[in-house]
Amino acid sequence: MYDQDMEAVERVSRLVDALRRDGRVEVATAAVEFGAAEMTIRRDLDQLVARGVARRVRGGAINLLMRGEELPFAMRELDAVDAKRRIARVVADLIDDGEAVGLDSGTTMVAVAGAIAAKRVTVMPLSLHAASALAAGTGVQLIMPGGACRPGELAMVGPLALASIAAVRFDTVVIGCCGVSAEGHVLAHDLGDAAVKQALLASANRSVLALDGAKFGRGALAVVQEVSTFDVVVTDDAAPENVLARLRADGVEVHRA
Amino acid sequence: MYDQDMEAVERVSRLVDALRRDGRVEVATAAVEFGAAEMTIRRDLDQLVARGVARRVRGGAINLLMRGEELPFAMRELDAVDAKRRIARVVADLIDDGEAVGLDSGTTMVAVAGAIAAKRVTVMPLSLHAASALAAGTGVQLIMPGGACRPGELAMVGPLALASIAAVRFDTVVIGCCGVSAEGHVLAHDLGDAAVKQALLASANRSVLALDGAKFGRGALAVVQEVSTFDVVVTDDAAPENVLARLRADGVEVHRA
DNA sequence: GAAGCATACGTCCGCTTGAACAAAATGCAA
DNA sequence: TTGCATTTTGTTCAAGCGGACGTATGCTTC
Repeated sequence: MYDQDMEAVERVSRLVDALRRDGRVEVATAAVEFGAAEMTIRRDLDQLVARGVARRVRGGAINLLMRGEELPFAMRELDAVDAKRRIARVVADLIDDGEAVGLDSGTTMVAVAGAIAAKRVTVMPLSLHAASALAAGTGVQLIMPGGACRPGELAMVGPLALASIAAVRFDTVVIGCCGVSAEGHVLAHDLGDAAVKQALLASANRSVLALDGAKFGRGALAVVQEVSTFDVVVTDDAAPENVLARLRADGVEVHRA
Repeated sequence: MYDQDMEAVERVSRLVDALRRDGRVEVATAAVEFGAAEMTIRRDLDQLVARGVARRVRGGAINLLMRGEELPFAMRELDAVDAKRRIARVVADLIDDGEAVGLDSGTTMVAVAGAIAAKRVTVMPLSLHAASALAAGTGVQLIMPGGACRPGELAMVGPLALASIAAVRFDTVVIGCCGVSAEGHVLAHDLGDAAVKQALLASANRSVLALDGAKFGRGALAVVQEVSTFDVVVTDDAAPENVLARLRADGVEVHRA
């Protein structure tokens, strides 16, 4: 029923943090710090290697992701789990029964999918992960867009995806992102992904941006749109107050979960 | 890692058989027959209720599915597991690296998806279940069709699905079915599903029909096509020999897994 | 040679099962 | 209808089992 132990998830998550912070971890150090056996740390590192996040070296492991590169989905999934769940809860409450919803890709959107699976709505999710979460709901009418599937992310991109989105109108679209620049640009790591987000926004009556507070000020490659053009922004306590104040001044409805 | 115990699966499967055969099961009888505690049978029946297969009554449970109605996906998945795996293996061996493959929906196709996930191919699966299995493969280029998603089955149907399929050409399509009539009609339970299968066949250079032998002679609502028009049929030892002989005479390549 | 690593095995923990018991539902009689 | 006997059900707890972790030992690499 379960993939992993709770503590195992916690250890792996902290190893990833250390890798991203210092570029490397040592087996002995981590073992002492986590209060676990060295053998256990080695087994954890094997997982990271299998997921392509780290390369094993004698005595530890080094980061394989270059600066700014996106973590694999399976890793981000373990990050800020609680914040995502709270944000998802708030987003779900914004959506009425009977609405047609467009749902972006990303781990936050999977959380949202889980939260709205209990409602009676029509949803087009942009990722297979979100689709799986929605499929559990009995009242959900699930519509899939076509498209090429980005590995790992399992997000639809490409012309087929854009055409599928253009063929429908959404009452609400919920968008996630990799970061929001200081200038207020909503950013994505992938150009194809950014195009899909823009298509979603173009087909939407109401647009919701959902992101945990740590993403404010974080950089990424592709510009999606100005954050101030969204109707609603849902974030958490980690978001900088001055940014939110400016958004409110621009007429954006801001929620903190 | 695992959803359930082996014996638990076996028990539930036998309960479903009994339900379909007699329309009802008794807790006490089943407990004696299976050599399990009554309490365990009750817990098993809870699962069937949760999946909508049975309704609980005092002392047992009664069948909720009308005659001929298709079992829910989650139940069929537990059926003929071994045969499906062997059939999937043979189908996978028919497919060369680099091919573009169209993959139908159904539990047998999920098995096929698992078998070809290790290859380097481009695949468009018609169900989310198969998509999940394929996503695990690193060498697979995954293309999703759009469409409405049949609940439980998670199979794409409708105009969007037909359009997505029409937009591509497959080297090989692998088709599953609910049954093959005595007259040689390939049958499906759902009209939308049958239309999708026909669209797949229309976009294919080579067509493969994969079905376990128990499906020969089994009825269903919708006609897809004559079985003799397929290029290849993959089945198992349970298939009646005379039917296969006639197929061979019609020029169909027949494999028994 | 020393440090790190992989394998083997013992231990611990959580899940499933079965048994015992209390609660609820049904049948029967008045 | 009420009261009682009986069957079924849900709950709780102990036993069994499998997976994860830690330790020990031999092997590899520097």
